[in-house]
Amino acid sequence: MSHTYEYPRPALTVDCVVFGLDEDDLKVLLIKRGVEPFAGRWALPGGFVRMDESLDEAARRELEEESGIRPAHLEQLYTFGAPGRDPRGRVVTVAYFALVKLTDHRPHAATDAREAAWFSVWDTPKLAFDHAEILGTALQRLKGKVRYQPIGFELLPPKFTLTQLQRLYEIVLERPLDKRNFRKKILAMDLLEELDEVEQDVSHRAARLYRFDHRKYKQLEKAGFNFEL
Amino acid sequence: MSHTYEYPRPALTVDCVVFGLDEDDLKVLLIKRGVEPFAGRWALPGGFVRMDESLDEAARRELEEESGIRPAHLEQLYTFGAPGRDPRGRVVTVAYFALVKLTDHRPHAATDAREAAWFSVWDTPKLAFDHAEILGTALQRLKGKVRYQPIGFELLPPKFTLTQLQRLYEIVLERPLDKRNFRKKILAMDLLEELDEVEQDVSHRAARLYRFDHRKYKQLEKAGFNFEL
DNA sequence: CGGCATAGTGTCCAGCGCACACCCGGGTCA
DNA sequence: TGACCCGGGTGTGCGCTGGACACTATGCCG
Repeated sequence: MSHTYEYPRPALTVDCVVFGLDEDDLKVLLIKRGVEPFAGRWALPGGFVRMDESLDEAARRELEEESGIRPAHLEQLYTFGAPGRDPRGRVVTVAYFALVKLTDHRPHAATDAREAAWFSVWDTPKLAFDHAEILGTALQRLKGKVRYQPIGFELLPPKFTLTQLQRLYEIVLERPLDKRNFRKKILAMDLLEELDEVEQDVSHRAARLYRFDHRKYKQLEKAGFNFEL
Repeated sequence: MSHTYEYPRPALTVDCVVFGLDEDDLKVLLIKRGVEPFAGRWALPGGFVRMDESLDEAARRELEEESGIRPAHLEQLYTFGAPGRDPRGRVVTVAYFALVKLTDHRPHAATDAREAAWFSVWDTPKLAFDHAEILGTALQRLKGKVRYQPIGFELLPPKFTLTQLQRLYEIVLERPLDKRNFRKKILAMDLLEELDEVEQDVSHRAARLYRFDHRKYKQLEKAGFNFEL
């Protein structure tokens, strides 16, 4: 059966859907393609998997090469392999899903020559390949996952106010939440560390800052605790 | 950049984790390998992706070739691509997750020469490659998914009793459920069609048979209804 | 006809989700 | 310096749901 290995092989790539949160908008990172096919179109960052690296490593490497970003949260999303999804030939792509603190990655130019920019996920330009479908899948995953796993914090700066946190959920879930209920619930989980600091430079009463306690979460998780909304 | 396509490529396979339900046990379909590596070991059914077929098609084709099974439910699970997971070289596999009615696929021999058999998921032989890890991932997915999507029915015959249904959930979730609460909840969803039939050939009071109403579920789903345990 | 094995059925209580409105504190500006 | 403007921060009540819990019904068998 080792002759099976002589079969022609699809090319294998990784593509990353990187989400960031900007005030009142969920953003996705896109790269402007310089070459055909789809030269000039925006696309998800990604590239070919090397023979000696794992898929996760490939995703991290490509992302860093194309944007300088090293995401705090990265997970595999789905693998897209329809014949014809790449006009050059058979290319299968393993899509990844990443969350970053936008404050750490201000709209700076890419490290290599390509152009990188953040777009509102609700209003992207026309994307190359099947990347619009991949983005859609990633959005669904984010919406589903944010409610039962505390990954939303990866989108906020380390210190944040409860209002920021609530807005995050409202943006991702696309529906308003009740302030008092939200605060009650999130504080009841006892996963936030209340800091002796308040936000600065606001022209109204300053809100208290909190920090997510990863350690405590891991403990509670082991004890069978379930994060929810 | 089209020279990128000259890069060496990993080989690409699909592997299927096929679950079936047998009285009081959750089973998984395994195939005995005839050739090296891992000759004589049990493994998940699977094989190489062809250049002209989608990943889903590849999974269905391999599964039918190796076991004759055409699963009612098939979905992509996860893609495993650690270098070294296959001793012959770089092989990336897209794992799939399938549910079948075991009654339709009694422990018959495979259609081609290989040996196929059902094993209890809690007690499998040592598996080839990283297939134990894949199976573990599939089990987790099944456990998670069965609670908020009505896929469990794919494991039962078309007509079933409420007790059978309850046992299914108890087996998958690995915990006992209360009979009255279970019946109350599942019937309240109004997704089961109560038939004018009862089970046959039992030496005690016969239980009423039900059928899952796929049509009604799709309607309710569109209307924003959420199945939940 | 008695016994046995499983089918089938209803209530109560506690905890949670959710709707809902007002005072507080700090900064700004006239 | 005081009035106002802006978001920050807080508690209650109700209805529904999840979960604990035990007995009668039915059909077969010996």
